[in-house]
Amino acid sequence: MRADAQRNHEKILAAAEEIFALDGVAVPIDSVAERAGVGVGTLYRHFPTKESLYEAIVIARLSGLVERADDYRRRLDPADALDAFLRDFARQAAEKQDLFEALDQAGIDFKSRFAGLVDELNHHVEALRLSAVNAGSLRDDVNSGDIINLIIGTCHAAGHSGADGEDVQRLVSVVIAGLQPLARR
Amino acid sequence: MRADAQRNHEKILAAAEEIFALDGVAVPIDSVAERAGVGVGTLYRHFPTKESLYEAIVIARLSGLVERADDYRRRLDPADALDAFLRDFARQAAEKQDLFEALDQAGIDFKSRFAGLVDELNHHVEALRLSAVNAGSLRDDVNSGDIINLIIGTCHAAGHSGADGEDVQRLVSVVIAGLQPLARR
Amino acid sequence: MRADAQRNHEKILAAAEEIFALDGVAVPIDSVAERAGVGVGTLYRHFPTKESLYEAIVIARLSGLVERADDYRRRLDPADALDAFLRDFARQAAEKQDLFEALDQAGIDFKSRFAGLVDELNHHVEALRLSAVNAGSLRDDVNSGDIINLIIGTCHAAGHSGADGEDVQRLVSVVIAGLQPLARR
Amino acid sequence: MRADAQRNHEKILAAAEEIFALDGVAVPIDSVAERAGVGVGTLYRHFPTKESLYEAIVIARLSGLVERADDYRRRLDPADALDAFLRDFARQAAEKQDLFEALDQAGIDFKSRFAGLVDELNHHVEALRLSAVNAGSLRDDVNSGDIINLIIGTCHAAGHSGADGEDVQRLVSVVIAGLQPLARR
DNA sequence: TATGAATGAGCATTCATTCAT
DNA sequence: TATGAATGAATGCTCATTCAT
Repeated sequence: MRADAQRNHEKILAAAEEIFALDGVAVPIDSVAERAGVGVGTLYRHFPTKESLYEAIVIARLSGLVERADDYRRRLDPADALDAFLRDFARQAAEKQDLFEALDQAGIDFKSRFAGLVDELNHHVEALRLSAVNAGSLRDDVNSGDIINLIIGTCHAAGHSGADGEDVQRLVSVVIAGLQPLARR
Repeated sequence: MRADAQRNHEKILAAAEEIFALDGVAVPIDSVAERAGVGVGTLYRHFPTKESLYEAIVIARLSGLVERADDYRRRLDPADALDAFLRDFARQAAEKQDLFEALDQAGIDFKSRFAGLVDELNHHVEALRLSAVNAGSLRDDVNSGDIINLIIGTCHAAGHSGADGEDVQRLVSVVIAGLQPLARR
Repeated sequence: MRADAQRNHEKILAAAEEIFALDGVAVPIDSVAERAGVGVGTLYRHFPTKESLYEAIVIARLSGLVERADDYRRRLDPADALDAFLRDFARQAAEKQDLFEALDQAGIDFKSRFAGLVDELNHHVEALRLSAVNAGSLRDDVNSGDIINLIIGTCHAAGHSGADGEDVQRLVSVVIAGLQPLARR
Repeated sequence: MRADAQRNHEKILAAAEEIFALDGVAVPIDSVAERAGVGVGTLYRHFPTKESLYEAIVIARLSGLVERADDYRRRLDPADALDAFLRDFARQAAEKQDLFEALDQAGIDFKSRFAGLVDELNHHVEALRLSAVNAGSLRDDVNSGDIINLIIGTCHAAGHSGADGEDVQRLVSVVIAGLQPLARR
């Protein structure tokens, strides 16, 4: 039965991602269960509160981003690494707006709940930022929080205004252009 | 008696703005009434549904922005007009995040509900954009929707991440820098 | 509308007393509302939690008992006062078993929640006890807690075993006989 | 394999007794299974409903009491037999309040469900009572139901008020004193 | 056969909206 | 007309019981 449980766990996560993205995190938990094709009880066996389901999704996303940030930093030169990461981040945000809806709604609690992961993300973005600044490909008057806010916000608004993937990449390009050092502008 | 009604109308709008900004649009309507110092019944006499109260606030905000866009376009030269408008828009967004939260939450419905106003806003931003492009102070590969999305999103993320007014102006500067024509970069 | 509200408040209390006594405190709150002829929302306006409804009933009962204890102590001689109080207490307990069910279920929390009232009751029973001991009509090796336990327990078991008012008085008589000083036995 | 089943049956009964006594009969059946170290499925194989588990415990207890009543009646003189039985009953009740909680909660159904056992218990207590009355060591105006109610109730209240074993014995002494024939008082 | 995952009816509570005063 | 009490559908969550492994 572990196979079944595993399958249900994934079905629930997938259903939650989809439905949160479609209808926002305010959807009844019953709808999530229904979409996943399981009973509410099953959902609650896997995720003891609505918040925990929600957290599980956010954590999976952030973890993915953290890994990618690290990966790009190792494999690419500083300017390209930051650029690739930002576009990646944006693509993910554009596809599934719920991560950022979650980031928003969690508000102040967010920082304490995901403190470790957020710190880690900041840390990796900071590493990317520093390399890029040192390589002269990034202005030195913005911090890693600024960079994250710019991308999150851009994608979030794009997601809600019905912009498609191409639109989002255009917006991200503007942000990236704005991040060039003054000398280059 | 009409004076009283007018006063109540304004008290309700003000209370709703404040409390939506503080606690989000999910606050019970009773809290709004209480903050306004009126009974729920009175609130419902002025705004027949929660959504309508919500709409009234958004409309007031958008109208204000539209007026300013027009004003700046008339009084300033193209580059300054767009710059001033964007900073203004950002300032307002930073101070009261609820407008954009509202914009988000209203989601797809938003466009149909506020179609006229949104069109008008787009129209004015488009006018600002065209003048600026013609004056060579704005890249020509972004449209008015892009500009609005960039500012809304940036401010929204800033608002939720606890950024202060200065942080927001820094973020907006990055966006504005990114909007410079390629020649200048 | 205060008249209506008052009426509803009383209807709810009465319904809760009846239904708790009939079916135990585990009955759904909806049943209480239905029995009272009001909506659940109304019930919750008057009593913000199930526990608070429950508390309101217990408090009303305990307050009545406290007043009576005081009254008897002032009006009757020591032996009669304790006797009258115990029979009174028993009568009330026999009629409405829910008070003691409540006393039971509240368990450890009970003492803290009703601390003031319980202390007051204990205080009054202690006063009755002391007068009676001094008058030589009560054995001196039981404390006020013992007396309360004896009466509560007796009535409680009687209530659950279907004993009628006469049966209960007979049981109370046994307890009262057992409380006589050794010299008299 | 039958040995295993037997062992599980007993582990479940023991766990249920303990946990019901500690936390009341409202504990989830999963907790009982967990405490017994078996899966819920296994528990349900042995006891098809929660009520049946509950019944099994009550039956075991009542059977034990019936046996003791009989034993005392044979071995001791009338006054001592009743006295010993009552103290025994009380001790058991004081140690494990759940029997009487069960007696309470089962309410009206109780009599029909355990009719045979209750009758048997009554019958044995009646035998003890008659011998004692005939021997002049028990007042003749109480019936066996009264006696049972007095002890059950006393212990029940004691259990819920945090009284210790010594307190209970003191309370039982009062009841026993109250059961003396009038001539002796 | 033992396990524990799955089920879903049921419960306490909230809140947008209506309506008696 | 303003008030706030009343309403009840809807929500998150629990737990007795069933069933696939």
